Amino acid sequence: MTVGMNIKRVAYDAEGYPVPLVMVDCAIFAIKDQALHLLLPVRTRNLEIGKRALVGGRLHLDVDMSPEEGARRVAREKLGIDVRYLEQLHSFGGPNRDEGWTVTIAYIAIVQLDQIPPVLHADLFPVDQMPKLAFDHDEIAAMAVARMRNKSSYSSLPAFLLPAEFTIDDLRHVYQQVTGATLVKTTFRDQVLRQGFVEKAGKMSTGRTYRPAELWRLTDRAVANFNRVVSRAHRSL
Amino acid sequence: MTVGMNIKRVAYDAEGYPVPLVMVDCAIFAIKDQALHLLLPVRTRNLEIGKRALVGGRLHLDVDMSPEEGARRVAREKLGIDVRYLEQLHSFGGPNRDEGWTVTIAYIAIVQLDQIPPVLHADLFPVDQMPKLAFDHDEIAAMAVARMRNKSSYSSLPAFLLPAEFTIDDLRHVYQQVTGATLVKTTFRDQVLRQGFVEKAGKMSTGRTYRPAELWRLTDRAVANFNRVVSRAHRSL
DNA sequence: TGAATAGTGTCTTTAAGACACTATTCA
DNA sequence: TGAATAGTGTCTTAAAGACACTATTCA
Repeated sequence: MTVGMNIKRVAYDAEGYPVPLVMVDCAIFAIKDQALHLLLPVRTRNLEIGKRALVGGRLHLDVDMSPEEGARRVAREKLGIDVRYLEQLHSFGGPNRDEGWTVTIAYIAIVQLDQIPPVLHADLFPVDQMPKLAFDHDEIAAMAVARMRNKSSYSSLPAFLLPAEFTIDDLRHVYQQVTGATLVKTTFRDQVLRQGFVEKAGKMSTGRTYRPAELWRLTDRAVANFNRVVSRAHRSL
Repeated sequence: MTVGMNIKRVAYDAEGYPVPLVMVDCAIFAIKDQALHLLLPVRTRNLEIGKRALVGGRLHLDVDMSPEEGARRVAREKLGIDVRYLEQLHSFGGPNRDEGWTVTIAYIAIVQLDQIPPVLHADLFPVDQMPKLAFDHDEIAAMAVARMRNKSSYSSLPAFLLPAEFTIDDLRHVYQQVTGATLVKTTFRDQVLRQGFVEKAGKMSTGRTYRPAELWRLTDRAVANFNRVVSRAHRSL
């Protein structure tokens, strides 16, 4: 509108009305050192260069057939990662975000540690020791962590942080790491088996000096929510 | 990109790259005749005139400081309604929506029946007897109904469908209407009082010939989720 | 065989559900 | 007082949690 303001880019429709720029941003989660981490690249282009931020980019109308595809493309092009789990988080928008009036469709993604290539300028940060992020990405990251924690208390979501085959106790530990709650061994096992989102992989864990555990994998319907809750969180760690 | 296609409106940024149009759409819920309804106006402008659709409109970058504000403005300007409860649902986008490559940020809104002015061209439809809607609004409406039902099973959301003061049994009936489940009287009462999202209004219900019930109202923290579930749904209606 | 964890069984406690009983209002 | 619904109490059932006991592997 007014000239000379700090608005970097503006866009207009065919009648000359201003329209917002549309971005997609991904909060990419992984488990490292037994703790939930977010993958945060350093910005190298446009605004706020040098700051950490969520991976993001403009929607490319010629190749993106949906915002989801845009989010996957951005993770692939900017970090070389094919995300394993992707879920829309929330859309944010306002006049002073990023490069003027922009809208961001934010996503939560989950990857395995070994899926992350040794990319320049991207590192994992524990979710409770995050640096100050660019733009309003602090707010987006906080909502992503909150969604991750909350949804983990009633869904199979944390299983996507593990390798394809895992033991029940691996799974319990991931739930504990993500939610911060202590989960009772027997109750957790009962719950998980009753919900039926895992099935036996038929193999046993290896490499230890004691009794190996059965390996399990996610069933097809694993993305679905639990009926209820995994196990009552009865004490915070 | 290519000319002559069925794209009605396109927008470009300062460098000439195409950007999507951004809309906000509201799925407005209300209780009428003991059943959950959606308020659906008939389209009178632009595309698909004559069809039912969710209330929606373009973001106005000059007056909307956020998508939420845009959603409230659209409901106010197009239907004369100040929505009581508003929650972001999901964002949809693609090349063949609406007027070309558009993004819609969809919202769920809740209003009281008596808040709805006798607007021309807008009617309430029971959520299980919806007409065919314009564009991809069927999909959006289906997701809105699903969210409403699901969230009602673990939150105080249905209380927003009631007047400010209500009886516990009013509340139980709304939960039943929205979720389709039968809820046990005693269990429901226990749950609601234990959760503490209602407080006594100090008054009694009136106008009946039998024992009046206590009136309750939502507490400040009523928007917050339940710990768990309101009452186990043990049988569908 | 001993170390170490996997997995199960039993008892206790808590919450859900069934159901009936008491309470309150007005005609 | 009787009709009609509000609200409570008691018993049963189901699930969570505590905790110990058995099972399995390898050095």
